[in-house]
Amino acid sequence: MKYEFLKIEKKWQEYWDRNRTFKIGEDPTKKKLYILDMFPYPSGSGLHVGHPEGYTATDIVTRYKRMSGFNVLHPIGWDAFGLPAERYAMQTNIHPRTTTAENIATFRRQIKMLGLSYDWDREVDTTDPQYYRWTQWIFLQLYNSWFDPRSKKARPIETLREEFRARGTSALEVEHSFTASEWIGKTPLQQQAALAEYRLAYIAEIPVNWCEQLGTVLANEEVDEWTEKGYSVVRRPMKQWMMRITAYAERLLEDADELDWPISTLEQQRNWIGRSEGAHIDFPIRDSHQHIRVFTTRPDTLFGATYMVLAPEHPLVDVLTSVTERSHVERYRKEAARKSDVERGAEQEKTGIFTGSYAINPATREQIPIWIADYVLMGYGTGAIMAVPGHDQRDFEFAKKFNLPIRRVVEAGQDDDAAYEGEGLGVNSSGEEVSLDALSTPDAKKTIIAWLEKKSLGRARVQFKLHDWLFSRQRYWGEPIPIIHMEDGTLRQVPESELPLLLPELAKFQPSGTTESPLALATNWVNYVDPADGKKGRRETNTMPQWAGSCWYYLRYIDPSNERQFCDPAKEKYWMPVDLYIGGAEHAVLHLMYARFWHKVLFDLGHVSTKEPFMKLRHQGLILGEDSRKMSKSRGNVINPDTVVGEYGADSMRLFEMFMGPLEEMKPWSTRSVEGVFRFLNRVWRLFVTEEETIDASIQDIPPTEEFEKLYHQTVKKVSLDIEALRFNTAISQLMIFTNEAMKLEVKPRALLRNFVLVLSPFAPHIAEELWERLGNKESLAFESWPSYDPGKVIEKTIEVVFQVNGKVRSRVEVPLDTPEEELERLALDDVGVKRHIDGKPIKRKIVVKNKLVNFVVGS
RNA sequence: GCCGAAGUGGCGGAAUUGGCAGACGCGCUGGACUCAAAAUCCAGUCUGGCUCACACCAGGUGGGGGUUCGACUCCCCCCUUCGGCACCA
Repeated sequence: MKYEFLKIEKKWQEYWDRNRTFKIGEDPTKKKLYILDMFPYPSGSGLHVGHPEGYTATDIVTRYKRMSGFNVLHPIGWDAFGLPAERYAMQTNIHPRTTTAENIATFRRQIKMLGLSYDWDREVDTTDPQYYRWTQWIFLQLYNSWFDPRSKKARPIETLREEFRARGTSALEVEHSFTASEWIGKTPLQQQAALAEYRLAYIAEIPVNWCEQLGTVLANEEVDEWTEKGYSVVRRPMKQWMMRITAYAERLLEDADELDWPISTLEQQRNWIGRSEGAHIDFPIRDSHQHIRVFTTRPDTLFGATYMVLAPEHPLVDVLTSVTERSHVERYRKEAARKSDVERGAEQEKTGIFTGSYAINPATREQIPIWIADYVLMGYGTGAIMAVPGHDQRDFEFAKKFNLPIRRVVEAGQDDDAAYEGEGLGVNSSGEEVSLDALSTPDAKKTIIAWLEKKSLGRARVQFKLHDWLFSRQRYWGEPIPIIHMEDGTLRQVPESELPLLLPELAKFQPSGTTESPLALATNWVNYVDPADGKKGRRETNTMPQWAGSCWYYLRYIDPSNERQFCDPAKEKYWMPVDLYIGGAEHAVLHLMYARFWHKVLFDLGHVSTKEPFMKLRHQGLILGEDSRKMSKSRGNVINPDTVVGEYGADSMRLFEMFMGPLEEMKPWSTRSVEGVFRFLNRVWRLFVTEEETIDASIQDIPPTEEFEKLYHQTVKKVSLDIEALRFNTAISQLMIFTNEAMKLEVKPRALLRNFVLVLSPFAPHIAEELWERLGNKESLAFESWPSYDPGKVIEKTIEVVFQVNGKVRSRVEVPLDTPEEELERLALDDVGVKRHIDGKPIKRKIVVKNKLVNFVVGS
């Protein structure tokens, strides 16, 4: 009988479904493992070959660990909100819900076709109101929390309100301080504005990335993706919901050290957070009581600050611009505003313009001119810098172009054409009150900061590149934000008991025509009247970004149908954290940082028990087309999983994707190689099953030969260790070696071949189940125990030792394991090949390594 | 420009507390089976030299240098590819 993969695979997929084979629950007697895939966005084009790579990897580990006695949580779901369904709706007026359901059905069919052992009773869908009800609930948790810098934790906003009532801002270091009585004197709107400065979710009017074609704003993290696709993004000030992720910058950075994640991913997160240590320094403005605050990482170069530069958007520019310069400055600001950040960055030449005003360098007491230039960004630090052209290349270029003075204040080699940005001893840095001369850079930093702090002119400061997360989108197909804007300007939240706040039905899907989302068109939904007091309001029309649903889905899997809580605490405690998480590297700073942030907030508020969600993370490498180029429709090199499974079967597909090479590496598809693993499975089939559909008569209850038994134990060992280390390619290679040897045997020991089926099963579960059944077993092998290996039987009895002369292999001999060194040496000296190369020359040195080699170093 | 990862046969890749380079698979070559083909099985396959052949010799893991009895593995410099960041003060 031929290996009829289609029949076999269908049979076992139905069996697993019917028997709910992979359904699991909490079991305190077993050790738990949580093995997670990044859930897919169910696009209209269906699964591509990249999906099964990660999914198969986790499935192999899951099946292996399950058989090794672990209680393994391995779920799947759908990240189903997103723009494509909404755009399709605008063209066809077909509700995104319908499109999404169809796409999910396709994905589900395709994933089931691969024989992945998910617990399908835990499937989640971010667009399901019973799911997004809790996304909205978590949003309200964030809205109703603030970050207490003293404990570095999120706390309920009520605690802040109490603190303000009791002692104002006296115990907090804040910009807008007030006393308790001032707080009490504030109007509700003023109080609301004050609290907004602390909430973890808040509304702010800031310059955002607006994309006209998409009709929505984008997060900083998303801009690149869309501009690459040819969309244009402009900065414009808009009122938007923000998430105060910056409050967690330090913890996101620190806790990353404990994660078993790819170095490059951790590095990307570190870069994105962008921590730098330095100081704030206030420069008094001449003829004014105001000052300009700058951030610098090199306060030690303060004596070299010969001018200042403000970002064109800096709020002080208006005040500083002198009458004579006003027209120039205005023109420059307009030009800068027109350019995008990318355009600004692309410019070779520095541009800028003098404001007509001067500041005082607090160290030298000199007057220094204040300029504006677009190489200073409003979005980082204070939007103003002290320019030290002697020790900053950008300032140097600017100073050269505009003939501004350059003063060297750090000792360096002679190079007049560039700034010296390294460290060194201070020079030209003596003032009346403080001197940095002859101090090393770190000492100079300490000294100057101490002086600045004493004089109240500045203080040490840690600055982050990370910005708060722009959280609202002008879209229909997303989670509604459960907030109501009342007519009097106050914000109300939709009570928890009224969640989920459902998306309204629309007669026609179309853009709102304004900067609002299409939700604005649902008049009945938008307009709100409080049933109790009759006050009127308007619902928030923005929706949440796609990242919202994926920020916490791993928690919902734990308790997917709980109607009272997002997740039962006892279950959460049992399953969390995620032990292994596999998904694409493209989420390194988006999903993976947002999810960590939300998780930390939930942790602070006592809703989850771990400070990090994902302990071990790996990325699957990109699968390229057969031509080693990225798969794309336009190149015509796209491989469709349906076709592959149809021609060779799911087991071959799984095996091939794992055999191609290391999981994390980028690698090209090869249909020839799929045939290779397909041949292997055919060989496995023929190893067990005859043409007449019986179990091969050569499989008998006999003891194995010593040689074959050793190979068996080696195989079990290698496959076990390789799965643990996610080295699936070498595990499969060992399975092939075992099969090739077994084929050669005239009689085959049944016990060992039986266990081989178990060892094969995580990789090729369908054929394994079929063989298992044909070997006379009644139950699925999914919960059979994983074969153990005997370390004593893995070891070779004899071993090949090489004899070298001057480091070159001249002979090899087979000797018993652990042959003593003296014996090896004697054998080597007797060896013909060795003798020939020693050729009577004196032996200067002997190196003998047991079980490895003998090396003679001889004179010439 | 800066940060990170990686360069091994015709191809995908194996082998690192420094100790036989090329496991396994693909492809290719030859053979068996067959009327023939497919499928399957067996043998060979890093390069060069020498040889009827076996054997033997030399070279070989992006390039150059170094450490070492011995380097794909460790150190320094350079080149290439991929990923990320990119006026972040």
